[in-house]
Amino acid sequence: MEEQNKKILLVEDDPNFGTVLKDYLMMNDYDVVHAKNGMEGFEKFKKDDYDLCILDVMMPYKDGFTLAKEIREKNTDVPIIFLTAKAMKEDVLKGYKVGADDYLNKPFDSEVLLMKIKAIMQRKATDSVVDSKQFEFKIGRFDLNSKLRFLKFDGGKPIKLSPKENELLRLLALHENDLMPRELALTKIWRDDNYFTSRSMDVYIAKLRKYLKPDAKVEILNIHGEGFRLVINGGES
Amino acid sequence: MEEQNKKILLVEDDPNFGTVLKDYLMMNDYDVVHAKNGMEGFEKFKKDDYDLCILDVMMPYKDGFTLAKEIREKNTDVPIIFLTAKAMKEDVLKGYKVGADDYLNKPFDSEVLLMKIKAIMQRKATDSVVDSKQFEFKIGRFDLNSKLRFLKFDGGKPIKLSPKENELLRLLALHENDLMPRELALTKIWRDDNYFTSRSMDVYIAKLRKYLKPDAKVEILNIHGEGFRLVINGGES
DNA sequence: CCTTTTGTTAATGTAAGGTTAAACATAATT
DNA sequence: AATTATGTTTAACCTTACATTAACAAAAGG
Repeated sequence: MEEQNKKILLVEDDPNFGTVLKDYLMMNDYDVVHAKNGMEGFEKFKKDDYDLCILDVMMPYKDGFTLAKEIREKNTDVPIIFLTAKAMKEDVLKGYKVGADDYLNKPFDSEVLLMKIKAIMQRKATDSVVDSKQFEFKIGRFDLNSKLRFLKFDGGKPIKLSPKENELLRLLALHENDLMPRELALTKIWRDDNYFTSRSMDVYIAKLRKYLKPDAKVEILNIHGEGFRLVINGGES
Repeated sequence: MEEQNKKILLVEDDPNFGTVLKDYLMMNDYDVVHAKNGMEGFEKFKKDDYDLCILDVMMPYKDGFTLAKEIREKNTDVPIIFLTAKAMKEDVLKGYKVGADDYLNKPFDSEVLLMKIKAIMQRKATDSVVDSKQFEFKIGRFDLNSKLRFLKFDGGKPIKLSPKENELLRLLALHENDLMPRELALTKIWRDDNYFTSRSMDVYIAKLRKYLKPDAKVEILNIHGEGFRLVINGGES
């Protein structure tokens, strides 16, 4: 069974450095798509599925952070590595807030980059249900389409969901009838687990409950101190 | 929901730096155990469960890499961050080979470290769910689901259990028909064995008895001075 | 008996969750 | 550029859930 090479999106405006890096990665059995700026990077990202993004921070038209944010809106899971010439602390922090997996200062050693890539890919490999690519769910009399972000009741007109509403409901659906730990949603969706994100999540739970009200059999239950449970009553025989 | 603080094992031989770092981490709501060298670090590691290890590379008696290898033998999952004074490439590679999650050069910015810790914990949050212990029990005509914390009688509507109720009943169920020593519950659940926790436990025993009343065959018996016994009468012919 | 241990109920204090609205931020439209 | 719409966070306030403690009653066991 010939297993597929991992796909990397490399966004780097310096043509020399970019090409060298691309070749080096390809020599190491990665499929690399090279975009020359943030704009192009985002276009390419939308067109395909990638296992990893390597983004230069300083680029014309669209810098790495802005690009990362756009990428995150479409995909909460792809690992992102930032490349940067200068080691400014603010940048590093900004990067982690956007959900960076790692941060490298140029010039860096290519072997080190390879190691980091390997380590990140390995971590991804062990991730469970949560990163599943399932985007459609039946929730009682509702249909959730998580890719298009809408919820339909009895096949009626779709209700549009905001990104946060959508991801939260999707996480709940992935754990249907089971515990969806608070911490999981906070780290996966809000990327931080503190008092405020926690309160924010409660607000979203309230919104979802309102959406789901039309089907009395569908409930979001709280398990005090643990998390929430999406239950469909009379669901299984 | 500020649940249990994350536990960090910090192994750092420089007493000043180590203490400062420990205090800083504790201020940020981590429980930190500080070991002064590799030997001590491994002892402490064996004695407890940690969510993260931060290891200095250069230490007397046992360096960070050797320690990391030993730790990996016992636990393939704990994230490890290395601290090192000099930025030698070989070291970095060696670290990644041992399964490092990250690598920081001293001096580093403490905020950056915090961000890295958060990022790593987030990644780990995903696969923590996998724990495969026993969480479901049949107790006479009751069903206990210890993960979702509820108790069902004859498949009726579930009664919600509080965390303490739940854990206590689970412990009893694990020792069904056998002695469940007082001391065991107190150390496992209350993490302290004194007059007050003991009284508290009695209160919970009373609550459980009330829950279990519907099935006359199920009883929690006291063994004076020893502990309790969950018995199912006529259970095994 | 009479001291120690256990049983039970109620009162208290704290933490977590629910709900709503206002504030803030950002994108979309004019 | 100004205005509207949309999405998210923060704040405030209220309710519920939990755990501990106190108080008193009842058994157990020397």
